[in-house]
Amino acid sequence: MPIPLTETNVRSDNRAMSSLRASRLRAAKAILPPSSVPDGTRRRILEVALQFFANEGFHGTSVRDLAKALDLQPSALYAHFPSKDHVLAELVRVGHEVHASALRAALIGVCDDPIEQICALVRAHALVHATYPHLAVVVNEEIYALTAELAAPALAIRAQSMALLHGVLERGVAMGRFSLPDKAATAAALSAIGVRIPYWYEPSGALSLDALADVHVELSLRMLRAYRSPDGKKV
Amino acid sequence: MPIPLTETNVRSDNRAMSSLRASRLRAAKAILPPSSVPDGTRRRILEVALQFFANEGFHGTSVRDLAKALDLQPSALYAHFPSKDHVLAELVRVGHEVHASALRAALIGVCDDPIEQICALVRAHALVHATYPHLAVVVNEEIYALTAELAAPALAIRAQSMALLHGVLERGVAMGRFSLPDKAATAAALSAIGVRIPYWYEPSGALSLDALADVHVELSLRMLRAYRSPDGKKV
DNA sequence: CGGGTTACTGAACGATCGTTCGTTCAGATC
DNA sequence: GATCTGAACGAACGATCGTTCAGTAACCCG
Repeated sequence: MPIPLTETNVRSDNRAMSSLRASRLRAAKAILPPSSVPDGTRRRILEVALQFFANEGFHGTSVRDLAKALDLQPSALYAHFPSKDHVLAELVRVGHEVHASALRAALIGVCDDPIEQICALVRAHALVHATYPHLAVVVNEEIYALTAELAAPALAIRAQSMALLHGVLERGVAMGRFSLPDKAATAAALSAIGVRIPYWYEPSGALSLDALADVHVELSLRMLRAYRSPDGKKV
Repeated sequence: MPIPLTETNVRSDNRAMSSLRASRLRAAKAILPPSSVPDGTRRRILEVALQFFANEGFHGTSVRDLAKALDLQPSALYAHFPSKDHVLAELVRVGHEVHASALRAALIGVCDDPIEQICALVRAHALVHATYPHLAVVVNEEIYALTAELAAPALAIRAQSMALLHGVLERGVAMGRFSLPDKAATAAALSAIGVRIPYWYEPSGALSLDALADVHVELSLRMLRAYRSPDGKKV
């Protein structure tokens, strides 16, 4: 039913027997944000798991897959994580943390105009999803493979970020700077356009990271009927 | 990193031991479009598989899970499908078919004004995702679990639907009816807001299906700077 | 009434799953 | 130099995976 109406990356290319599975992401190499996890074997495990979980899914990845890619025995992973579940939980937690930090950081250098605040949030939202597409996909798709206990830390962070967005929207509407057809659906729309970035955007393509963020800011302002010069019409 | 900035449905509720897995969808019951598959055991299998694949994922669902829910032996499924893969492939194909049919049907009763055409497409896109959320999720998330061969029929349909959207956008821009910051990103945005519907929308909530579609049409027109009355400003 | 097709059972197959265990070994500490 | 610690190995655990297969009951068509 869906057809996201975006390209899909099924490897129907020249490659071998062609009975390969599709790859979920356009970006090749999975990158974990530099300072989010200290160097060492634990970080290597998380990086490899990020690559696998993003492309094959949590249930589609075996501990032996990870071990082979790490050039380790499967049992060696258990010196660093108590279970496969905990590896995913840590990725999901780190992902939420990185995202929430980006949103908070974007707001601190900004005046208290709701329009400027929305621009900052949308820009950060887009940049994070475009810069760390694997992490974004794992956080958004694979969190459902976690038990409630293991997902809880991430969900707590998520609730805060949601509150941040809704607060700005609320205030913008109250001040008459925004005009939305429906609050919940519009908030979902602002979120959605960022969340889907990993599935189509290629940083090496025509659109630079900055330009992508600019486009998303523009589209968001249009959805809110918000105009940046405080007096009148037109961007 | 992501935080879709929408609610998540992790069952942290009262339930038992609480070490349950999260459920991906807000809607409880999985519905397969009535006329898309004839009645019989084959349809029952697809319906149960739709429920499981949407909530637990393809790799998170075993053939025994399906058999138990169907009150059958695992081996009985192989009288109807040659493999577990083929069950998913059929769901993905049907889903794409339903979506593409909805898009095509939406266009036939409409004049050749790009604005009216975009409204029809966006409305159909939203309605299909809101009406059949399980199918939408399986098509968009689990297609990556298929081999290139099995995904091919669905991908062919997807390419057509993409062409439909891009064609209307292209023509609208050429005629000066649309003004977009970036064609690829805007097309992706139009698609994204529909694709994310299953993750937050509840048909039983405040927003009716029709109202949801109206909101999406409005948001889309804003993103395109398209105004419905052919002469001037304002919706 | 008899022969064939279809849908299903129940048992079993080899493979792979996540995880545990006893052991080894390098490097830090005393 | 003795002791301890942490990381990693290699083998193995029971469980579960997708799938196969012989057998059976029910049905259709002649």
